[in-house]
Amino acid sequence: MVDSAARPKRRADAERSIARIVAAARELLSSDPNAKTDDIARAAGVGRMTLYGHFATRAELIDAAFVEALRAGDAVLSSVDLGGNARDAMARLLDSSWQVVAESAALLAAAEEVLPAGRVRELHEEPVRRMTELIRRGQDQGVFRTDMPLDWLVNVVHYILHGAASEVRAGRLAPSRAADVVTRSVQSVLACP
Amino acid sequence: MVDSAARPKRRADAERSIARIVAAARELLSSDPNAKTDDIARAAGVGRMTLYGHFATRAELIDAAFVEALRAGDAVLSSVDLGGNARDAMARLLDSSWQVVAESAALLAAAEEVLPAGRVRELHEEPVRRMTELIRRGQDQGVFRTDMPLDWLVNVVHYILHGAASEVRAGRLAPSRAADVVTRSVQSVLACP
DNA sequence: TCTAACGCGTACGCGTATGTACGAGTTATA
DNA sequence: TATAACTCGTACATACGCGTACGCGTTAGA
Repeated sequence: MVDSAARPKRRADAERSIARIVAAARELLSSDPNAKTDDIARAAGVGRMTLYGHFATRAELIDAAFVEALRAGDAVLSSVDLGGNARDAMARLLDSSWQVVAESAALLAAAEEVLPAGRVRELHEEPVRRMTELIRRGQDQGVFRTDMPLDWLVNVVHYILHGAASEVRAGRLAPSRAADVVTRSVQSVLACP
Repeated sequence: MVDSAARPKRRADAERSIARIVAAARELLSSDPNAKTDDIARAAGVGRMTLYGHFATRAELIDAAFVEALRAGDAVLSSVDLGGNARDAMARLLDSSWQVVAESAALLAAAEEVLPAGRVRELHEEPVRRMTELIRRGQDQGVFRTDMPLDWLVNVVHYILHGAASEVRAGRLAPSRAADVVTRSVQSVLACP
């Protein structure tokens, strides 16, 4: 179940079931991090036993859903043009990141609850690396500040992103304004003081 | 159990037990939001049945612990001088807020899980009001920006505060540097662009 | 000193969710 | 078409945690 390439002996219908289960898991866990395996199986249109045939534990299932969400997110973010002025590139990256983060916020919470902390960070490696590199480039260009640790700058961007997602979910921030306030806030934090 | 003044017929030893239970709840829930009532009773040095004698449900206990934490926090924050230049006042307020928030982050998570959302916001009314007023004053003085909703500005401060607390807890940010990066980050977000 | 309030242990009931065992029917694929 | 893989239902074993019932010993406080 770890990787589709790891077990080439799987039948086509099994492959299909797994895909549906993972998709259902992403869907449900993205709105309720406490969604039960039973609900997920039902939503996937398979029996609970079929699910357990492919995922030995709940944690394994969440891991798979999380990996899939990260993969999908990476597909979006890797297509963003990060060239040219770092400030402009950041605006473009945030614009895409915003939706990705908002969509999977609850799923992230579920993953953090059942997966070892190292695993979560390991899977976030790529998006973190992307953001880190961009900020570093901005520092080299002289448009981003250097008076705080680079790690903190990366993280504060994440916290603002997730914060905006929470506000939207709670109905206290209009979705249409979210991208704007996120961009303004982040650019202010990153700009040279 | 709601208020110490509500039932004047309580005996002194009961009063003492309740205080110890609430203190233990604050202590344990502040490091693990999933702490069990059993653990809390044991930590308080009372039997589980004694605990249930004073708090009918787990939610009621968490509410009491949360109220107590807010009360303690308010005692600290209300002593901060918010006069003069808003920018300087914000620095002072953040300096005190930082520890208060870090201490009770997990307890807040526990409260958000079992208490109705309205209750959590209701109890946060005072600290939110304090921060809101200060930012508004800064806007009037012309030192804080006005190009984003006031609510968002208040919330982004909270998210940065809680973010820093998470980083410290995870060992990725030195506690000694936390206050500094929080202040720098918040001031940058609030400053006129 | 008397009594209601309190402390507290044991045992129980209950709901929920995870994961297992068995077994029979169905379907992909060599 | 043979067979191994897959689906999936029922039933079961467990574990956990909340909250209750009962009951007896202790203590505060009028």
